[in-house]
Amino acid sequence: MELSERQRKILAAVVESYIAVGEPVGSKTLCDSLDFRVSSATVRNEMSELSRMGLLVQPHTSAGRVPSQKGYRVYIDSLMKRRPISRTERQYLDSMILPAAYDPEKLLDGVAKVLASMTKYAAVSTTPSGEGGVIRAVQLVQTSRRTAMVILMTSAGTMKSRVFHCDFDLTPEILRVFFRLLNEKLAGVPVTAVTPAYMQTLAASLGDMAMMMSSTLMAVADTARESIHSEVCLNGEVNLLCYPEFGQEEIRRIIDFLSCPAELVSLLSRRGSALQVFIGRESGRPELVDSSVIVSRYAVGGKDAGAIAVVGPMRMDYSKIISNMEYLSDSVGRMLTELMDLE
Amino acid sequence: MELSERQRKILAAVVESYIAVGEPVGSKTLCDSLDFRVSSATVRNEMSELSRMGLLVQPHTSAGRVPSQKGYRVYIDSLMKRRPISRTERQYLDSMILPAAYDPEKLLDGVAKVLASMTKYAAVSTTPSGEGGVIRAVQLVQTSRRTAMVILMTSAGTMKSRVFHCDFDLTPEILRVFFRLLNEKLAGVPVTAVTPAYMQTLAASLGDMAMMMSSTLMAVADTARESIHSEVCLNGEVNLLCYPEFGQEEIRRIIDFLSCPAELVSLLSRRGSALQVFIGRESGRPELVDSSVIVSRYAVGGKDAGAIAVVGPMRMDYSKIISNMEYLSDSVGRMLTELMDLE
DNA sequence: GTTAGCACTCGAAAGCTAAGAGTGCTAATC
DNA sequence: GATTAGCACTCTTAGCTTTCGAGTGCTAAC
Repeated sequence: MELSERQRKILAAVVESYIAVGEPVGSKTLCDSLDFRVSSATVRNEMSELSRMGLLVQPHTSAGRVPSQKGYRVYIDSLMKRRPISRTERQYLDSMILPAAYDPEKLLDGVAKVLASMTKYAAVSTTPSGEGGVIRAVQLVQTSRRTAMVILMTSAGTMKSRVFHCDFDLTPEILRVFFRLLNEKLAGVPVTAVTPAYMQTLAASLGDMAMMMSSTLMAVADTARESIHSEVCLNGEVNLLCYPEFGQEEIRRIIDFLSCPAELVSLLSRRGSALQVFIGRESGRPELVDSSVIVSRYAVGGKDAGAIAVVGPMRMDYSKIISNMEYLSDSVGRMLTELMDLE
Repeated sequence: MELSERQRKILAAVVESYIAVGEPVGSKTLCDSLDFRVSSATVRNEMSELSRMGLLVQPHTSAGRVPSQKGYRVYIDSLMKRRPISRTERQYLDSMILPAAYDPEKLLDGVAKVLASMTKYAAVSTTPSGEGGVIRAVQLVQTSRRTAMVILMTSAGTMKSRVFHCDFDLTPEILRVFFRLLNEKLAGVPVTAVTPAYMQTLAASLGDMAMMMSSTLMAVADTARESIHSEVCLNGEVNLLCYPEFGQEEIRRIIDFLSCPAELVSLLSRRGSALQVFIGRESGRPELVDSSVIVSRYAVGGKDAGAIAVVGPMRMDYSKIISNMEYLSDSVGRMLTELMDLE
């Protein structure tokens, strides 16, 4: 499948016009937006050739052309001009996420928000997963007479906390002992290893402390489990209502899919380059046949940790969104690395 | 405006039929669902009387009747049978919120989720506001070489944390000093008093420590500010798509309103009984003219602290939803009271 | 006071027409 | 041989008319 220079220009023009206007583009209108002069008949011939190659499709016989999934793919891979992010865009993004830079979950939630408001699509982000990390430290703080908070930090840059109850009054002394024991036994252990079973054996090695510490140990096991799972922040689902190409029913299906963290995370975790675009069926999800997904992964402390993504109709402003998302995922990674003192 | 017994029964039947089916109800169909035998003509006469009183309206001349806002109001205030929550419902609700009972924000987020999934409407909840409370304690924990977490607990049952950076290495000794100073100066102070200005004067009183503690003090001020504001959890917006009485545009407007925490909180905070129903214009919000809002407030440690609410079309299954919401808000209040050791 | 009967109203659905945008093909042109 | 003007053809969309039926309000009889 070889494309002549003219065909490339025409394909690019069709895609760009369709992205901008959202309506099938005909030979006549297209003529005007080309930077060389040919008649509409010539354009028509080329367009029907592009149709034969499967890059354009007609919604019906007497309508203009619309890019096919394959057409978008060619456009993104070799036709699209990558437009670097502008100064104003950068400032806007910074101003929106900086205020939340003190907490991983808040930060990623803020990122999903700003991504949704900027793109007018549905946006998703995942908090860093501690999966590959080891426990850096466990902290214990008293929060009331009989409650305390356990905070678990991993080398992957996650930090999870949880409040738990004891059935006896806590004192600084007791907590100090707990603290020492926990860190002795757990520092350096991979988070994934800290299963309830592991805690059982650990408890066994504690002798008479085991009883007293049982609620503490359970809380630690909970935070460890939570450190592995990344949280999913979803935002701007409503934006999808703006696109007439989606029917009400279809929107429901898309949002239902997005609301299911397990499925979503598996889509966002597909190995590939840091930034990936799934057009229509490429995602392999029946709910997304008419949508595109742009995923950009971020790293914390040099290690891949999570992702941000947008989901919208196939006719997205890929060029703008890709550059913005690259900037965002980069910022997030840097902020979290700094926040966790991992640089 | 006096209603005869028969009129009361007819009004109730219209409301219930419309709630169940969603279509204007005519005299003939209504006849069948009444527990006494009269002809459709009689029903018609009564219905036109109810229309004259403003309790029913006709979408157009040749259609059945639909309850007006006033009609719903009469129904809820004096016609509706209050159905107590069933055992299965209670079990379902419990099973959904118990797993998140260890953290106020997670809990209320979970409540909004379960409320949305149970009712099939949009659901909202607010985390407890610390507004009327005083600082119970401030905790400090080291999270890495140069970062620490401050945790602020109030008597209103809120707990907020924040990580902050120092530009020197932290040690247990330093933190101990900070801790002592903070609790000496801040314990018992109303959260609302802890403004940046207050922190300024506090810093002044610290002498040479002021410089070292500046980032700590800022973090404390941040957590105090956050303790006052209650967080809003929104869930199930998409459910509104299921109701044909809402147009796409209207749904957008409703969701936009719900996404604006300030406006929403002011609606949820209207003083009144613990459970309130706003039908249509009663909310005073132009976005909600065709919707009803049910708000149920919960208390922590005996003090009003936050609210849960659902937003849906006027034709809600009020009876079921009200009993479920009363149970939920009660559970939430108890759980938080226990979690915060405030009983 | 209640009911049967009936003319009337009005919206929703179905069918029809005209307009218009866009195509593909053919034949003339460069 | 590529390009273009011209034209017949296709197919959707919008607007209009017609039909159908559910439901009403009124009247007169019970």
